[in-house]
Amino acid sequence: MLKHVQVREYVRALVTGSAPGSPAPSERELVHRFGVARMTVRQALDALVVEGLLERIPGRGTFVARPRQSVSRISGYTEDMNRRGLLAESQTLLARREQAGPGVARALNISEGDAVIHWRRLRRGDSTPVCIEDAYLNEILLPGFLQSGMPTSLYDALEQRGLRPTWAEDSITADRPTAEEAGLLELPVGGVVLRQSRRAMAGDKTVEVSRSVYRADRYTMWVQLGG
Amino acid sequence: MLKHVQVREYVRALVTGSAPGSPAPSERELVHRFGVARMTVRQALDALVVEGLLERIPGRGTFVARPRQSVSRISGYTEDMNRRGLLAESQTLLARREQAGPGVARALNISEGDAVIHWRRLRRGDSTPVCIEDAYLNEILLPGFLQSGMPTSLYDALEQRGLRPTWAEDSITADRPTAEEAGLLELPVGGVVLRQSRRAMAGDKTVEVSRSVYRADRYTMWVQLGG
DNA sequence: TAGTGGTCTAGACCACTAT
DNA sequence: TAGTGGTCTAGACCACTAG
Repeated sequence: MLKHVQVREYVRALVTGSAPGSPAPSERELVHRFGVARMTVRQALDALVVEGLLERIPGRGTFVARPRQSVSRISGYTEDMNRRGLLAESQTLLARREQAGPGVARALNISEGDAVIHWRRLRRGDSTPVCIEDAYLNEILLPGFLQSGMPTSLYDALEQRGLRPTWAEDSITADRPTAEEAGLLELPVGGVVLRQSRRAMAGDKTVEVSRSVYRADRYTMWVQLGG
Repeated sequence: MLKHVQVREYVRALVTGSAPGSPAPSERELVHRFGVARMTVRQALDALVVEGLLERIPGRGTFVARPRQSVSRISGYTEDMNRRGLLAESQTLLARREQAGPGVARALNISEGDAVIHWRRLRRGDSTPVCIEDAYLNEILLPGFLQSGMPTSLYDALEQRGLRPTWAEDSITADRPTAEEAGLLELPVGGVVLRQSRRAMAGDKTVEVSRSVYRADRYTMWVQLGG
């Protein structure tokens, strides 16, 4: 294993979970611990600084950075609702193995007919219906997912498998609901909805494709662009 | 001046404008040209790689990266439409100096009553109405803007003044149009719209606050999240 | 004054690419 | 084979911070 990787992962393990502002080992301390040159230690720490895990303060030391609430974290419904101070609840309407149709196959970058997990949920915020979400997951990447008991937060479950999305593209439009959607969302007559399609990737693997329909009177999407 | 900064800026000047894939000077060539150590050159190039300006290919060399069509570029309507292959046209409905109301003042981070430029446009794509946009600009940052003749692209005009937005937050929701909006957008009865509110910053200066209303049947918003 | 990160040197060997 | 970037060494001096 490369030395700078060893040092980097040692430090990462040491500081993950530490409170922001906690000191990381000093460069010279790591030099002695690993018996490497200081440039090697700096290479390791540089990577963690670029990641946003650490920050350096000249003359003081290296510290755990406060997580920059940045674009780089892709949120799912649960996290989104919690950030709004609402309780996220979900009711599974459907969760089964299916064969990918042409659209889902193309979006997931797999072949038509390959196995996908189709998960349809009615999602509530503080007990009132907010959203219907149809998620399609690449089953190859998630063996045993359906059998393992469905989690509340898909993104938490993906994170535990090392597949938390780091990149996503959404397309968003306004529409009127279908009769079924209006029923599930308990929409008043004349209500409108926000439709969101998402393709989410973890590294170079497409893990999720989803279509969500939100009650527009209960949900405003918030998007941050740029650094 | 720090040596690695000298090298970095030399290389930046050399490659900006070069086609993606063009070779940058090799590390050893820069070592000779500047009479510095290779680690110093690597420090300079590392910064440009992190910026996304260069990419390294082991065994081959360092090259101008293809600009990662990234989140970091904030687009306005004109650029957005052009990317869709549509001709962006605008009709100014209103362009005048106003006193900031409480909401606009807070969003622009100025005081109530301060001068703002209010610019209202009907925006077309391939000659059909797509959007009504109300933009409010901080007049302090844009002296003489109203007198200089209104441009087609606000973001181009801001760029020429060194104020192109690098960060923005949008909130997006679905709604039914008002009677005035339906008229301007030539919306059929029962049509729905997408409402977008934007706050855009260039560095630490808030330059634009806008509200846009899009015909949902002619416009789907596309958003890219994460790296 | 002791410790920290920031910068810098002058080499070295490696795996890989292109000719 | 010559050139490239990737990794690594064993030092050095600086400005800054803290006790």
